Amino acid sequence: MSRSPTGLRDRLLASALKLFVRHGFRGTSLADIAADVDCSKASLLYHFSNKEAILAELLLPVGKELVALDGRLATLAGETIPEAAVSGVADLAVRFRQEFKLLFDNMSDAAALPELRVKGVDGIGRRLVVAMAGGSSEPQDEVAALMALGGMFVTGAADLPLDDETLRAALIGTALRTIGRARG
Amino acid sequence: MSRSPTGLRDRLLASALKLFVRHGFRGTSLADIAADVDCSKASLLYHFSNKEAILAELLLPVGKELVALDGRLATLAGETIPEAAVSGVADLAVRFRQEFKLLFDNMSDAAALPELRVKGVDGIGRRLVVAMAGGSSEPQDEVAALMALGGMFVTGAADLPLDDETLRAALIGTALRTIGRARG
Amino acid sequence: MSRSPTGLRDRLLASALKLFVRHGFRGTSLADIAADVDCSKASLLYHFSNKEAILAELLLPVGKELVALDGRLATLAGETIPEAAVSGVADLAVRFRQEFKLLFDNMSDAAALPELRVKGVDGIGRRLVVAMAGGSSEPQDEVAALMALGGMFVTGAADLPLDDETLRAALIGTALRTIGRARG
Amino acid sequence: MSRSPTGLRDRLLASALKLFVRHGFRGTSLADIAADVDCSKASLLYHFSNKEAILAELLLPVGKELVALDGRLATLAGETIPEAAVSGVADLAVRFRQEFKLLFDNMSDAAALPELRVKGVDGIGRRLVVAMAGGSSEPQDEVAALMALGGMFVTGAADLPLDDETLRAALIGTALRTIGRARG
DNA sequence: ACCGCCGGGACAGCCCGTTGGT
DNA sequence: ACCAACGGGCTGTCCCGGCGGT
Repeated sequence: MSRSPTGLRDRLLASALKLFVRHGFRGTSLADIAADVDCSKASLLYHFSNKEAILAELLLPVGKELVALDGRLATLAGETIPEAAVSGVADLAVRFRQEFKLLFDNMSDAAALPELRVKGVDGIGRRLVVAMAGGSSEPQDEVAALMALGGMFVTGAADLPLDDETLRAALIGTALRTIGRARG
Repeated sequence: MSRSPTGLRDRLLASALKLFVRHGFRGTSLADIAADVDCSKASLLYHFSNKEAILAELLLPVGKELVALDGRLATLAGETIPEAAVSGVADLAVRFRQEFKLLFDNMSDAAALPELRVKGVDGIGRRLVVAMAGGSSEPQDEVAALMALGGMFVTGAADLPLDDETLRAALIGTALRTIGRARG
Repeated sequence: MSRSPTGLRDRLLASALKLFVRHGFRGTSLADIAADVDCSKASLLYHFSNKEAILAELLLPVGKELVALDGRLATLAGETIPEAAVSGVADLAVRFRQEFKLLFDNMSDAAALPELRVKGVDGIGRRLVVAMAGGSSEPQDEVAALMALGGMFVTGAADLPLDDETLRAALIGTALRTIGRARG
Repeated sequence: MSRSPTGLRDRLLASALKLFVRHGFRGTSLADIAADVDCSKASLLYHFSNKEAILAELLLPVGKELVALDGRLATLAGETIPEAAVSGVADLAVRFRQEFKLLFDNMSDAAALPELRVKGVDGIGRRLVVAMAGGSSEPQDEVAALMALGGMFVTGAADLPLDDETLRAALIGTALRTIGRARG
């Protein structure tokens, strides 16, 4: 993918993810990352023009998937939307556990990234809540939708010792119950 | 309570809460706070020996309540624990919306506060999850409990335009559904 | 004037002027200045928010005088303008020798200062040339005016070992000869 | 001359001259130059071992001519020296307009170049002033000579929209007037 | 002849906290 | 109770240059 001959770039990315998750974006300095992969700060900045660029590169994949999900939901019929939203988010929460934690712990910094703004990430959170609420604007329904979404976020980010399938199933089952659409 | 003749101390606290919530603990400098209340940085540090001391003072009330809740749950009979945990957390989430957001957005910084460590805050999150899961260690139940807890946290922190009673009721109703204990 | 209790601010200004003149604005680091007055870089930045702010403060007096001269020239009758322009510039070149050198050696940096842009410094050089050329747009006259102006600038900046009166007289006499308006 | 097969070397020189004149020597980075000619910084440093080496190569031609002029003046009879000096400098000012600007705006950096020190450039400025002053050490004469020299420098560097002949004539005529040796 | 990658060393600016004085 | 002034330390970024490969 983004392999450099020495692999330094990828190692930097991995280290940054680890440290950002552990100490937060603000709490991690470029020197920390450089020290962790044992290279100079200058080398780091050769591969990433900015500190923000690192965060952006780490978050871009999730951002893309979120946008894709948002787009898919817009094409669906009303009745099927909440279930689709739940399973879509659950899927991402499972596949991008670390990125979810990163995103969650550094919302404000992430929101300021121009690279992510470009994509249509802006109102996605709000739209996902609406989707899960089935279009209802009743307080109970909105709260339920927000709790389902937030719950999946938090649980995905919690880094539980569960395999993907188990977590995914539990996430979906619980979220559907939360929004009052439990199966069968 | 902590009233000073000029009320500066309280204004500093209010401003700090506002700015910490808006830009994060790390993202807010002492100078920012001092400028916001239009006093000198030195005056700020006259009232609070540390930057951390401000955060601690802001978080102390919630911490106390959390510990109290934790203690109460320990005295209850098995069957009634989940409901009690849910309503207890919901109550706090409603009363301390801003503090919840503050706590949530600055977990790592808050966790490092010695003032909070003193209290038995340590394993509270874990114990709350166990309480809501009704003691079960099945993946589905733990996930459900975590989602209920996380959902309430996030929703409380979301600063929804709902009055206390409505929010509290919606939180409790939804959380009980989430952990499969919906009434009637 | 801008005296601080310890006089540090003024000493910083003096040191900056000295070092800027000696090594240029770019060639002088904040650390250099701080070391020269034996204080910390942080203390320096307490008094001047920017490196540019130092340059601006150093250049502001000359800028003001230049603007004032420009304004005065605009009110004069055509015939007397060249002489007035010459003696006005000569006067400034004598009084602000160091500042002239500073300005001259760091034109591009000085031109970028927003603090100076505010004043109407923009087209002053051009207008002074026009004034000295007596309004003529003949190549010879414009070249002569530019040479007179540039010559006074350079000579003022050269830090010759001459007392103010001698220098001023020589400057004016020569410049008038340069633009073909020698007395008597 | 210094043609490389691809001509890269010459393009680098041209770009460096342009950028140095525009943003100054210090204000132009090797990366800027490399980007401007669309090649890598490493390639740049293949052709010029140093950043200083670029400046030196740019200034060498003028330096040589200045030395040559200096040498010629030393062989002349007293009376004819001032006129010869004036016309010599005017000639260079016209032919090397950009280089004069470069030299003028980056005096201190240029003065530090060992490549130029080798030639006898050292006291040239001083000797030219003496030459134009006709050997007199009267303040008025020295000031006049310095103004003539400085004026020609500045005017040459000003990049006026005049053809070589016109500029040269105007420069010489004015400078002679400045030093009180107007013809006829 | 040309370039990818990398490091050592600055540099400007910020931030927390102290000290002495009122 | 309040503040002007100051310092130590660190952060993000830049910049010059060199090494190894092609």
